[in-house]
Amino acid sequence: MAKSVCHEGTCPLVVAQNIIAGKWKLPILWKLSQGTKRFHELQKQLTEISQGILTRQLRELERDGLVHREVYKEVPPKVEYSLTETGQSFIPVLQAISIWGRDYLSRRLA
Amino acid sequence: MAKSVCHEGTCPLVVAQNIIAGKWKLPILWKLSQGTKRFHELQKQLTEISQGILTRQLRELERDGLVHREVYKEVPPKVEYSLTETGQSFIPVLQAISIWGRDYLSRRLA
DNA sequence: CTGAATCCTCTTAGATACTG
DNA sequence: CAGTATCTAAGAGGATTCAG
Repeated sequence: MAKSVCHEGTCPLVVAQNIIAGKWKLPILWKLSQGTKRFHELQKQLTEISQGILTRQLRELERDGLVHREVYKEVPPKVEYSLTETGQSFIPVLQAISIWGRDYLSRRLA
Repeated sequence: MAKSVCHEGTCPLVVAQNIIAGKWKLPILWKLSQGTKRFHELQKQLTEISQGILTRQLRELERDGLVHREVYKEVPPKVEYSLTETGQSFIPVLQAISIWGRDYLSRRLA
């Protein structure tokens, strides 16, 4: 691992980055790590995200296997989003990033 | 931390993401975690990056305090890049991302 | 309620040519 | 060697409108 070359398409670093690249991917995963949520619930909590973008980023996370989308055939529609097992496995990384960000902020202010 | 709201400008998750958002940021930090490198050395190892982009992303990492730029006033010019203390503190996160990416790949292939 | 379809804007990457 | 300057193309975010 120490000598992995990052210009390959299979570089783990690049693979991971492509998945979390979207502006709202990390916050979405963070919210879902707190439990299953409906579409509108997510949108409320990510106050500044627009509907279209939320839809797209959720679809991408679903395609990448981190998020599960459960559709209830009702009227009005009800859709619930949750983390898959793969999505759950990302939580420690999420925490590592968050902790580093917090340290970074306090460092910058010092 | 558990109830942090990610729409704030001071959300650690968002702060961290803004820093590592560039396409080549992670690979650059990875290479520099292996030791001090000169500009051309980095460019060789990140085989597909163009000169202009490498310059810009290095400048951004420098501005964000992760990378140190040491200029030797010689002819021809010699410039060395290395991680600052803040940059070093990011290495564990880099490893966490890399390990997750590796697991993700093997999971997808299984 | 959830989300598809458009359209618009802004940022980024990438390529190329030039410079101290 | 290590940039700077400029241009182009692609993509992502965002706002709005329409639909099941």
